[in-house]
Amino acid sequence: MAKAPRKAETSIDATTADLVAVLVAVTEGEPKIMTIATALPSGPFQFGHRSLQTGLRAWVEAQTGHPLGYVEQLYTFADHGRTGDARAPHRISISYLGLTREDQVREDSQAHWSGWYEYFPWEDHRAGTPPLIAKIVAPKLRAWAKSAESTSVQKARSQRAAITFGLDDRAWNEELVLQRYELLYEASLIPEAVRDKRAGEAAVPGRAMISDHRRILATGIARLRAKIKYRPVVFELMPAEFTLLQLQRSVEALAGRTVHKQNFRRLIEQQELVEETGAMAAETVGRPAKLFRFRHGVVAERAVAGTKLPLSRS
Amino acid sequence: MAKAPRKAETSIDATTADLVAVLVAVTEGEPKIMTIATALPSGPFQFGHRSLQTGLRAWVEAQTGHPLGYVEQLYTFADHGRTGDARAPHRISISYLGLTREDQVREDSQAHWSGWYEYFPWEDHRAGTPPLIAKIVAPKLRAWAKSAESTSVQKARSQRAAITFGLDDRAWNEELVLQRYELLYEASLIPEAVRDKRAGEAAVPGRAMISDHRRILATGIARLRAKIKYRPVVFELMPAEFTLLQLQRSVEALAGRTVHKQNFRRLIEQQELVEETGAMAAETVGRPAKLFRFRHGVVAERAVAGTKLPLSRS
DNA sequence: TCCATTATGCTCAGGATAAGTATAATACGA
DNA sequence: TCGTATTATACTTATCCTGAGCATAATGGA
Repeated sequence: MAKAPRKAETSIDATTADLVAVLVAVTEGEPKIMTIATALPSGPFQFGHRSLQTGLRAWVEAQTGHPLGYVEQLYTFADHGRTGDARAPHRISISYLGLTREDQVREDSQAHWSGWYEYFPWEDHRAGTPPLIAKIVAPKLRAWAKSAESTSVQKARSQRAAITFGLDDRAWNEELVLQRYELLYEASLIPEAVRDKRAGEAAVPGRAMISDHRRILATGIARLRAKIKYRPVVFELMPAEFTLLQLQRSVEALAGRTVHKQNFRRLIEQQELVEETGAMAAETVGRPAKLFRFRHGVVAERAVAGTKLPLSRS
Repeated sequence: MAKAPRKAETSIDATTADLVAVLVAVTEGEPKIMTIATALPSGPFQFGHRSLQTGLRAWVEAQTGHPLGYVEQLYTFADHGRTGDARAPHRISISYLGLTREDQVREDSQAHWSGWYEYFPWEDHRAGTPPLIAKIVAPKLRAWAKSAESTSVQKARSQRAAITFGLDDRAWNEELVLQRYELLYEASLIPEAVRDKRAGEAAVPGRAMISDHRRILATGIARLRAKIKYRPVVFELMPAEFTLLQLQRSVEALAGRTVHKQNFRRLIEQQELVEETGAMAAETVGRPAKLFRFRHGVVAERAVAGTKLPLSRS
């Protein structure tokens, strides 16, 4: 490695690295995340940990009693501006996305599953655009845009608001979860922004979290919403056997919007990701559905080929 | 944050975090990366740095004299197994992808641009599949697959080799850069694997790098190859004015494969990402081409909508 | 003048996609 | 027992996207 001028006089450049998990499950058509009070499962990366992932697994299992299955890295954040002191050692958060099922949870821990739309009420468009966007978010963002001094900044702000929240007849893009959160933060419309010593009134509903955990959660949701469209990751969240409608409901729960039923089936079937078990679903209203299971053998191929998701236009 | 059992007795869980940059440019149809001897530009994250990105920018500018433009985070690695001692403090590498142009480089630094295919000769398929895949890579991987004890592992290995390298009449997937590197590492066919105390002979050509920098480079190439298909990032690598063929050659250089010319133009034009400057290219063979410039105004919209790339089947 | 070379316009077939129509199978209440 | 609500599943249709190829235009040089 090449030498370079040192930026600080300090000789030890030690930082503390936290491992943070966004642990997701879908139960009865509702997406859930694992929380401990107002925090995500997390803990420091320690000497004893052989790797980042094993460290994360150790912490999550200790705190929630839940063994981690599928895991992928999300993003690494440094806390900027939280502590005003530039001399204080840095704290880094390395975040991960984990996918499981809600069962097999140890009940004696402080860990709980909670619906992720409690933290992001504006993200659930399954029953149409939620009213709070037109009633609260849009007007507040318009006011924020107007409050800029120069006309060009005003324009840029309102364009940004319109794009991220699908205002002015623009299409809603469900993947922009993080952009929407950051916009609300910058506009000081959520508790985290007020807490971090910005002016404002936290006008937009939705549960806040400790430090930057809600930002990390937004990152995880955005990643998952993007990924279900080209990788068969939904199956990590499904039980061993399921009907096609249950699969569809899970996808819709994650994407926060509805899907064309017939086309969804066609897509799933032509991908050859599932096979019939031969059994039928019991205890249903209406005509009983065939049960399917995931074809694990195809994953190796499909992990490469890609999977898509047909979102409705309306 | 919830309490949890400590995994180690040590009370200080300090780690050292390195910032590593994969800095990319494309000059005359060749993709280049910034190197300092056999390393990527890098340096420790220090107290004085306000954020990870500013720290990275400081290091890269100090080491290369090159100001960083577009930057995005890639991945965070921890060195596992390099030092066998589990007690030694961890070293974390937070890697970034940066895009620029080769000009405006300070020439007195030790930093140099080098072609990225020198590090990954098997990744350049612009003139068809490179011969070294059939001559060296494929046979060595087959031998590695056969060397497994159980039949099931043998099958899994050869299937993995076939998928990642497009063997047995499978299609080449240019995005699997990291998977290919990791496969060669596991099969002990490259110098890094031999160095890290595995058996083997490093039979596959290609320049190695310090520590895990070549793995980081593979991560960066893979990310860039995926991203040019749905975000207009190519323009960060182009001069202010360019012909459509120059743009195409840059895309091909990055993707490592050719593109259908007419369809490429159709796609670019219908996306409305560029506009004519009115001038024509000078000093050409054949019919002179129109010069185009990137429409910066569209980025805000397009950053959302997505861009695609028409790869040829052949 | 002919040819090599690059630019650019246009067509066409096949496949994917969104959306709608129609029919089948079940439970339940009047 | 007969509708009716509800869900499952099979087809149809129109449109758009994509890969691929053909044709023509403009330039310089032999």
